[in-house]
Amino acid sequence: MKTIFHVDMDAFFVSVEELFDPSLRGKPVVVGGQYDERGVVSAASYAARKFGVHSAMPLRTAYKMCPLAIFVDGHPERYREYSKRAYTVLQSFSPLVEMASIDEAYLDMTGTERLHGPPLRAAHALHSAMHARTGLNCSVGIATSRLVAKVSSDQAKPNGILWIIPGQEARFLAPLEVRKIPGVGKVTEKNLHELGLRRVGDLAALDEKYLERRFGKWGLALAGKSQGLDAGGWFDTEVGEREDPKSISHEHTFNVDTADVDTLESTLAKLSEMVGRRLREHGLYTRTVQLKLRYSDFTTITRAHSMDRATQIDTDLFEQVRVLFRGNWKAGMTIRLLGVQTSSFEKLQGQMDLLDGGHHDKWREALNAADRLRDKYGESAVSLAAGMKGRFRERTHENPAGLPGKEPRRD
DNA sequence: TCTGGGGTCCTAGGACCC
DNA sequence: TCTGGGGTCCTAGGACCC
Repeated sequence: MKTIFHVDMDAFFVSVEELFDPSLRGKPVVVGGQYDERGVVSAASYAARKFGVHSAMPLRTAYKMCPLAIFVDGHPERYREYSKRAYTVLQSFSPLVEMASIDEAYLDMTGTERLHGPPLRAAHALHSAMHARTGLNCSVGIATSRLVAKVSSDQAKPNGILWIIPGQEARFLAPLEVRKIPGVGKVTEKNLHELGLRRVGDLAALDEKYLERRFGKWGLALAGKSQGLDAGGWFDTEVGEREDPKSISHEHTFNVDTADVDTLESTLAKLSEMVGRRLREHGLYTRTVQLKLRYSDFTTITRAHSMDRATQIDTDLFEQVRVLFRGNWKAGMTIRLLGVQTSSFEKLQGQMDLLDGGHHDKWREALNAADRLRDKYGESAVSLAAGMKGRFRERTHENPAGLPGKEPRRD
């Protein structure tokens, strides 16, 4: 029998912003951007939630619902920093800690009784240590499975602790709406409602064969979840260190839709650079590059290409994604969003590199140097892709990577 | 309501191979 | 050449999560 903690930071982004600006405390605060910008709410303070504002809501809608709210731009570096601090606190309670996202974690607390006492006492100690060392509140769910621990931390919010005694899982879940089950979103909820299934208990009372016929593999997992089991998928794994990422991507939504080729291609260059940098940070090489393109009417396409050889070099990514872009953009149609995604990672680089005259090695050195400059002076310090200069050289003999640069400066 | 950005996992069809 | 079945890789799209 396991003891799993799910620790979820309360209104994380808002709470971090309050540490930097205590005058925000207790006020309706919306993090994610300005009231008249394109974008959605990343986090809303509890005061703002009273007006109906919630995360994922368009900023302009939030403004209509709560015009007096204070709109704050997000600060990802701050959140990463506080996420690390929280992680450090959690590590002092169990060696088996797994961050599930920037503001939530699972701990396997099985067998820690001698050290930390029974679950509720350990949770209280954790809660006060978290507040003392980060200034942030969290909620803790305790159960025998990840799934029930997660649902119970949600029920404990804000700033609470909830322990589901072993054996009581199904009883705890039964009265909750099906939407409370992680993995059940808008679409599944609607499908379940159409079958007259509104509460987890309705699901639990069904023959699992019925759900399997209806929803396939997912239906079977759903039957297990309704009983409080970590049935299938990611939930069904041991709590431990996170593995390497399976994809790395960046995307950008324009403030104003555009059909300007220079703007579009320099954006792709910039995105390729950002992705390349992350690949190098992780020591990963990618074989598959994907372009994402969203038109003004919100129709979205993705186009991917897999290469023979894995790479982590910006210009290789840009070259591939530009081919995809030129081959798939319906020229003249205004674009709302562009994205660059990489996947199919390899840890080590292919042998082929040794054979190509070392030009890749030189590039890697240059890129690492550029990364260090960015670390020191900020993201805008170096731009190999000549991002916003708006013009690109074609691939030639002298310029095999198709790099920009050596262009006369236009500014 | 006028819809971000970063991810994960699943499905389904076609290519290709044995 | 009138033809099965399985495995794996690739691509596109979609649901979902924070």
